[in-house]
Amino acid sequence: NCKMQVISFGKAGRVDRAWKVFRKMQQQGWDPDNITLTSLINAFCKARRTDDALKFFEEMEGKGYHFSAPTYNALILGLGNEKRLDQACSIFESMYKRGCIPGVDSFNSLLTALKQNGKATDAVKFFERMRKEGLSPNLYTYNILIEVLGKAGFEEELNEVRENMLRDGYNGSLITYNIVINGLCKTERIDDALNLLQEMRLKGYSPDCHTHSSLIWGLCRANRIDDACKLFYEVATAGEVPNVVVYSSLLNALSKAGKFDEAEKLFEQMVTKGFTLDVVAFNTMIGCLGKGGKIDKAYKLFQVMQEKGCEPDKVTYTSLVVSLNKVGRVTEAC
RNA sequence: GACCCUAGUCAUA
Repeated sequence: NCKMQVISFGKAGRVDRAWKVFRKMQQQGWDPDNITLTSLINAFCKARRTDDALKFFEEMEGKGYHFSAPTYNALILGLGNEKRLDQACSIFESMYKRGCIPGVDSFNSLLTALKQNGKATDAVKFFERMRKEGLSPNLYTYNILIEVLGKAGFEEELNEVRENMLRDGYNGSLITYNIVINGLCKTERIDDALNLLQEMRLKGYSPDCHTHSSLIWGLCRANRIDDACKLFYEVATAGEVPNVVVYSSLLNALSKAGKFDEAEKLFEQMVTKGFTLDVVAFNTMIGCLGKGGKIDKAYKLFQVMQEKGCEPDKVTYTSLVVSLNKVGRVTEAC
């Protein structure tokens, strides 16, 4: 029925469709429940349309609806994602006054917002505060903290958090490994990351696409392009199916290393295998072609992506303009 | 049936 449609359109990122269905349903005198409303609010937030979400939230609150934690969490995350940390904090603090006392999930949402804005110190403060409020951090909490502290290079705090985590009985998960591996890759410690890859295997975890794309990125950054290719083919032959992100990571690595022909071959392979290419995959290949001097081919791919229903974004245009300028075709760029 | 944790692309990256 209509409610299911709102939820599934929302989940699929088709916010406008969800919104239309919702309005129609409302006009027919339907009284939506919290779950439907939150699905919509969440869909707006995920589409980086948090202002629409807030407007809708306030409108519904004015009509007497009162919301529960998931609604606030969605808003906190949306605001954090749009770098509107102050507002994210305000919403969080307002929960107390609105009679919805933040639980672990809401603290986790706020910690995620802090993490996305690199606020490691504040994250630690809120972590302490949640304990003071009688809440027990869960694995999500620890994973978020590990990421933000790792990226900020807060080594002592990291160790403290790790101890807390173990004391609370959490040994980490595949996602924990992925977070740490990615952090090591991003901070130029690829060998430590590769050691962790071995360790996680020994512990019985199966590295997944997140693990592999992080490592390929790290190897590329360390100028170890051959190792990146090796890793890619190893996992492919080990029966693990690389997804479009893993392919794009290697594509990017090849492009950065100036291996343009191999990059084109890999891209062809992606097409042949029937992957649904997303905007990042197209952007990577367009950038690669431009870098390799094949401007016309890059432009052609720009047209192909649109034919395939993939909307170019800011990065697409910047790449094309930069490539055109490099060969002096400034007018075309305009 | 709604909410909380991880990966890839541009402007000498």
